[in-house]
Amino acid sequence: MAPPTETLTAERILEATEEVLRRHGPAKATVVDVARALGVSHGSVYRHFRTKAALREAVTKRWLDRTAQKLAVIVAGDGAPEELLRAWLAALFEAKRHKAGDDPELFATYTVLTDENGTVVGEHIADLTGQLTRIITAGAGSGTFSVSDPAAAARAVFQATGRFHDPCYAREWTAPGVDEEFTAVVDLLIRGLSSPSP
Amino acid sequence: MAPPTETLTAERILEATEEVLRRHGPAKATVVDVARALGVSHGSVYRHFRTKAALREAVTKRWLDRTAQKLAVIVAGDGAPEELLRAWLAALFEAKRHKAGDDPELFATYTVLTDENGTVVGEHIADLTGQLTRIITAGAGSGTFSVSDPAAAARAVFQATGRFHDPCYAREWTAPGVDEEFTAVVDLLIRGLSSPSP
DNA sequence: CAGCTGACAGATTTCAATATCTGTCACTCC
DNA sequence: GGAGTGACAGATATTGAAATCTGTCAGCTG
Repeated sequence: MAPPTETLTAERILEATEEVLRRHGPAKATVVDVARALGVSHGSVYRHFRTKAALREAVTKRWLDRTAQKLAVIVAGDGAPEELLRAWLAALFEAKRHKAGDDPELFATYTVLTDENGTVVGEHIADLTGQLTRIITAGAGSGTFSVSDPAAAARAVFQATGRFHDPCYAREWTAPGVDEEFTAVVDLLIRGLSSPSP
Repeated sequence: MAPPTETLTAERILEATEEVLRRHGPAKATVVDVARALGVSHGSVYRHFRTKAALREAVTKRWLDRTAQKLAVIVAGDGAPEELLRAWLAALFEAKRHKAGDDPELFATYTVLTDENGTVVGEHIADLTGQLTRIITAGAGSGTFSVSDPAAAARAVFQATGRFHDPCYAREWTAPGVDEEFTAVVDLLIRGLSSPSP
């Protein structure tokens, strides 16, 4: 396995844990397995993570953060707010769909992990709606969107598009016609954001 | 139990099955239990339902149909399309939320049943989006809504409100602020439906 | 001394034997 | 004669004993 000569760092443990999860799945991945993969005793792992739950939580956070970082690039882009919003939602959908379709077992593994780590997921969602808020605020500033509360609008948009990013819908992402459905929902939402206030 | 003098009918079996499911939950409800509750041998149950799966499917269909029937009353109402749509979505949310909050175990039971009966659920969703389509078509006719494809718009509205009727979100229906979230999403969708086509 | 080890207690999981259930069918009994 | 029965084979679920895992900590080691 990995050279035990290197110092044991939290980072290395997280990498080994991802590998063990990939190999054994969420139900059978033990911290003994992680320790074995690193060539150390399991007591050493507990020196860096208080509990198995904390270790799994850290792995979950890493995974979610990677997605959030990719999307942040789009927010920083310099297109029209409407196109930015479209691109952001499409990228979120595409990222999730790709992960789910590419390696269904690994995706199922992370679905289990997110289910048991509500707090981390909550922070991740707050992060994503924060990104959306920035896009919508920009659109409100330029007059493209007419919304009084960009943060509330961002939450509404995020929730309304749940079908295209929430793991509980993963099995429907390969059905024929999802792309049309996605476009229909996004079009409807953007028309709603753009229409002059009642 | 029920008087065994009455003739054994599919209807009576379905009622007994609902009772057994309520008592034992989806995992431990057996057709032997159902037969016992009716005072007959389990062979008799198989005379009316080919398999246990078919029995559970029939129970699921009954349950979903009851909700659909309640909502159909709203579609037949004579308010403004916009208000009809609001009322319909609110009634759907309220019905689901009430069931989930009132008797969480029974709701969990039916969640399991719907998970294993994709076909029946698909038909139920087709039924509901059909109802939505009628409301939206009425709105398109009266000029309240400007949509070119009412059926597609209905599907989009149904999917965009999934957070407020899909069982996978049930645990979030008691969180503070859901009502505001519901209103925000519905308002956004109605603005989208109402805005003049781009 | 700082990081690591490995034995340990209690909790959890596995596994195989045992019990129960599903679905069938030749039969009974109005 | 047609609704209902109950014994049966194969599939599935339950159970409890044995194995493994989690989390701790006194002590080793470099």
